[in-house]
Amino acid sequence: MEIIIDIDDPTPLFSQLIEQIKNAVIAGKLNPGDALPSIRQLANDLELNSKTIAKAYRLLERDAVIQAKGYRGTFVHPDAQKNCTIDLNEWVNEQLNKTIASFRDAGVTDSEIRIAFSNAMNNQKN
Amino acid sequence: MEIIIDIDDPTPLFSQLIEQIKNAVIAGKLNPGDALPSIRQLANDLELNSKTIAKAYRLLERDAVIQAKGYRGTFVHPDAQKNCTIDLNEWVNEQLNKTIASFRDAGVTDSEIRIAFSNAMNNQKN
DNA sequence: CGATGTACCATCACAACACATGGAACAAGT
DNA sequence: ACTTGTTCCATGTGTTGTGATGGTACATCG
Repeated sequence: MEIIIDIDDPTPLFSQLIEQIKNAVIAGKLNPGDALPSIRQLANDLELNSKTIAKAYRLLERDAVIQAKGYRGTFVHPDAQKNCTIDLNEWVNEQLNKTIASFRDAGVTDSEIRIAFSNAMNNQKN
Repeated sequence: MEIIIDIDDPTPLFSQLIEQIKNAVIAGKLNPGDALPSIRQLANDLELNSKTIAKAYRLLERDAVIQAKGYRGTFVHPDAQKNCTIDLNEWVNEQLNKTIASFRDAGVTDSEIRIAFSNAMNNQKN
């Protein structure tokens, strides 16, 4: 399990991390139950800030690819392989594309769409 | 028909214009067929840039509140009063609220929603 | 020629946000 | 004591989009 982070890649670092871990799971290099390096450990190895690693781990756990078990460390989720192929963002993209297309058909300006979106995001806080 | 623009008001100038014209229509101070000041004329009176006025007029015409008749000038739309009460943005807000709420329920991060939204807006260009 | 709305070129300040960084602290279990 | 993940404080940089400005030009009609 080697992870390579390319600083020159415009892809956000935490995204690169997520990608590589998912790929390792799909390729069978990481199997359910396998222990992952601790956040601080990995941050040290990759010379990244621990917050960046933590962000990647948080998202991976949300997608049920890994499991954080507190003081015991972080492990590959039992259903990791299956959940790796589920792309939550892809679904979000589809939904948004449909919604935005309907707005444009109605003649709504991009500016107006953006403002309404911003309002929706802020008003739903909570 | 007097229009007052408040520079200190955080509300965008073109929005203030739209609001006041719509209100004038609703209040019956502007009736269908009435002529509106020309873009350059109004820009001069309010000491605003003509583009700012043009933007307001463009949106008002899209909502069928006014009608631009080229060299003849701009007039209040026959169905202005009815179309003033139709708030396109309200419908947009409802749609977005529902969509965003479903994303949040699925555990999607605000950041991810914003990025997906940004992508959807840019990728659908044409 | 003058006026209309409209289209294109451009610039600037301002705000919101993403990404990444750093430090400090916490509860939980070994 | 030590390490685990997590959460709070914070800063800085870069990008993106808005609002508003200015200039120039066009076709159309009087």
